[in-house]
Amino acid sequence: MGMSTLLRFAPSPTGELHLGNLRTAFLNWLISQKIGGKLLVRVDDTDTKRNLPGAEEKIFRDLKWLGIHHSHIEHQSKRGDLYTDVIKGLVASGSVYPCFCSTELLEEERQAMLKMGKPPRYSGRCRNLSPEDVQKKIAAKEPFCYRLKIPHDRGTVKWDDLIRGPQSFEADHFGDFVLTREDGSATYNLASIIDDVDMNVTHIVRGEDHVSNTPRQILIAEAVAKIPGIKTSLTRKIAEVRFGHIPLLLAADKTKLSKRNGAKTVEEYQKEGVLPVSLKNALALVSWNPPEGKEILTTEELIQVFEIGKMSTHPSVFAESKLQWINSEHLKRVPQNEKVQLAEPFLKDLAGPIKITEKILDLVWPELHVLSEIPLKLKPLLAPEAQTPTEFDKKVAQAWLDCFTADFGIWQKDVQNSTGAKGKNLYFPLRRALTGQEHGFEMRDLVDILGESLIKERLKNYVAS
RNA sequence: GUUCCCUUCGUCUAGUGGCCUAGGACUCAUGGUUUUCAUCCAUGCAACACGGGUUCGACUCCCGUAGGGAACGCCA
Repeated sequence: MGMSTLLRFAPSPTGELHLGNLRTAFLNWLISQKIGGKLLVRVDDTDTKRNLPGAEEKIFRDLKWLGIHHSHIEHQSKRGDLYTDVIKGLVASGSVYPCFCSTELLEEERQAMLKMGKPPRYSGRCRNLSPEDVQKKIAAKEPFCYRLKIPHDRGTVKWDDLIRGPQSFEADHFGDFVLTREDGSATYNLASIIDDVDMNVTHIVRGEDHVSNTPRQILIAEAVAKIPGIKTSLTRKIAEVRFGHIPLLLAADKTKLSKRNGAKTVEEYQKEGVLPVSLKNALALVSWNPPEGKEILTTEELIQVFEIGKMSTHPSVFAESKLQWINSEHLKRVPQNEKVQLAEPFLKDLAGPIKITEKILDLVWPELHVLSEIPLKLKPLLAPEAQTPTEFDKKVAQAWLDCFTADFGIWQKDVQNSTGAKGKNLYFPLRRALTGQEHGFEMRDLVDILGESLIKERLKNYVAS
């Protein structure tokens, strides 16, 4: 019986989740849902110096808000023993060798090769050290790391990428790369692939910056699988693992999305009033487009129609304006009975003589792009800005006061008759009197919302100003 | 520098040799609806990076050029 499908998202707790990482997480989740698999979140926290306190909690909070659920969590920091075992095995089976080259020497070598127009890869200097020399250096307590001994006859490393199709790299294009740090701990490539294999991950979907890590990791996995007596989970065939590399997400200036070029955090989107469903929808629409041009999709629909194989392979720009539109469309589809609850967090700072009812929300709802626009649109209703009306404006306001009635058909005609104002000349002064703005709510609705006493009060203030 | 990858309207994309005088969506502009604004509706602007091949025919295949990206870390 085949293994069950497992995808993974492997964030480092070094900062907040940005859109790029988020998309990787979401796509992994989406695919796991689509093919009936599970999603593992593996926290890559081996570099303790770079770990940020609280970052992990924040990541999980963001994932939860978006509805990206995981089946379990692992921490690389708790798996050091396994890595150590594997390293011992690799040493014993002769797949790695100690390298005593200093950072300075390595850097010198790199520069020299660069100057010669060659790729700056490790020369393999320590690969051919005699056992005696190695013993001597170790006895002298010279610091060293372990490098993978890439088989010279390995040839081409290949895999069929979920997104980019067949990929191939010549094994000897890589220098023997480092697997352990001076302190003996595992580097990223080693820890990452050991975990993926050991945890039975079946689909490794990650950013395209990992493309050239993939052949390295395949090489590592092959060496690990050959260790005599290694635990069986690590002998799993790397060829059965599927890799997929997601194209980069760019900011409007076509550079990699980062704080510098205005990348927003998940929390910022939440505060702005972007719905999770919209963010997911927008994220899916980058590098991929839905069949039949139907772009507004619920998460359920996304699961149905999304195909990772149909993603484009070039980096693409994430457009805020499209997200805004997508969100406005999802907002329009929000069921009536959920509106109040959704709006609630955005009504906090809104104090005034009127209670914000569902009916008032309905008035502004169709024109919203994000929920944070609600207070902006409602503010004039609660606390209109002071006005400097012209004499004519005052005359119009006074006319309504004189013959006050809330009946639109009647007052509108009366005011018009006594002042001669109609159209904009009639409505603009009055709307300014009631809301401080020329545009916005229809007078009919305003009268309804504000009520007689508030209208009279504002008209009087207006005339007196 | 080397290796690998990428290149269709401003943006996201459709397009797998004739259906393409290149389609859709967002943005923008104009008009209509609305007492205003917004919504909504309609219309419009706008692209195959460049140069060579191959072919009866190329956005689509091949080669080159240019531009962009990633990798080449005892970071992940």
